[in-house]
Amino acid sequence: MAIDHLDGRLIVLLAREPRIGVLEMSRRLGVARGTVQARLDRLQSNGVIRGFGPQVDPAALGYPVTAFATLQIRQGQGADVRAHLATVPEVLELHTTTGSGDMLCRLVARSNADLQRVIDRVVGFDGIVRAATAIVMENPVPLRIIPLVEQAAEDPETTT
Amino acid sequence: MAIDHLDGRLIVLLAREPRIGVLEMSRRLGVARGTVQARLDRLQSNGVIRGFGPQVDPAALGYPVTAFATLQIRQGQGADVRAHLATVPEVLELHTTTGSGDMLCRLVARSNADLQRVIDRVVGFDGIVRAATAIVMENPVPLRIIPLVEQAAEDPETTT
DNA sequence: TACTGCGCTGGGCGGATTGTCCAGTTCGAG
DNA sequence: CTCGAACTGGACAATCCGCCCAGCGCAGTA
Repeated sequence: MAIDHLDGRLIVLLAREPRIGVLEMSRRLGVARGTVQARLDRLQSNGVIRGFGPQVDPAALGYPVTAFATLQIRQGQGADVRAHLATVPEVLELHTTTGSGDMLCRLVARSNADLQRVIDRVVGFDGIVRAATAIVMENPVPLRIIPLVEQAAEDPETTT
Repeated sequence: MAIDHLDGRLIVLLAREPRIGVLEMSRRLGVARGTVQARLDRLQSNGVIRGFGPQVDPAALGYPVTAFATLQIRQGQGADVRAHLATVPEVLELHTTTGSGDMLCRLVARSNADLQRVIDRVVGFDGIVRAATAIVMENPVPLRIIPLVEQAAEDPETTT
């Protein structure tokens, strides 16, 4: 699953101009179209590229408030809590973690006031002992992957 | 920026089968192709759909370890810290937050041992007073948006 | 050294889709 | 009632896609 330099350039190019098409990519990268197609297929079957789903902005949907909640779970209730949180649309992602909490989840809400409703719904479940919420004020580095791809493309480090 | 039911179905459809194409979408949704194109254009210029960039899996790139770090920043050093963290490829996102810490960032690493290197690089900067790291063990709810889109499409709540 | 597998090149093919028009119709707002 | 916005159904040329092929260079191996 190592990524070579061409793979890296390909992913970066795709990230910058998603609508670009295989043919144009082959022109920009200076390789044959078949090569680009083969690389793309490989990257996708590798799982390096999971897909090209639309990136939806919650803020534009009317949910401009983002928060992270650290949850403490009652012993043995983990599975139930997971199932519960999966039913809440405002829970955008959920992780189980080491450290001070047991779970960390990303929430969105229509407003700070609405966040209260969301949190009530999240913690309104037996298995959750305590929740600590941090509201996001600014997002200096939005979710990104390009720098990592570039680094992975440089290093010959065999991986996985 | 309100989303109606057709918009919602369109986004959900796109999310499930990104390679589907406008024409096939119009067939599935039972509307004219022009309508789908117009809706898509509107959603994109609205900012609801930010784009269709490739979704890259850090694990497949050789970075299977994810962690969240809560950082405490020395007063007035915020901007410097932001700039510093932006230069670290393993920092996938960064937020400034309310609550116990000042910033929250998502990190990836090649291994638990490698995570030490990443954290050292992250906190090896004057402005950072303290860092608390939580390693992700499981990810029961991967980053998702569909449930929220469906809810936004149902509710007539005017937004933004 | 010769062999073999692999990836890339450059080309070609038909089918399908895209972007872009258009006129006609419906529907809600003023 | 009239207007504008949105949707429909259709059309067009241009482009691209998925797929196929033969040939070539390079690596590792026998």
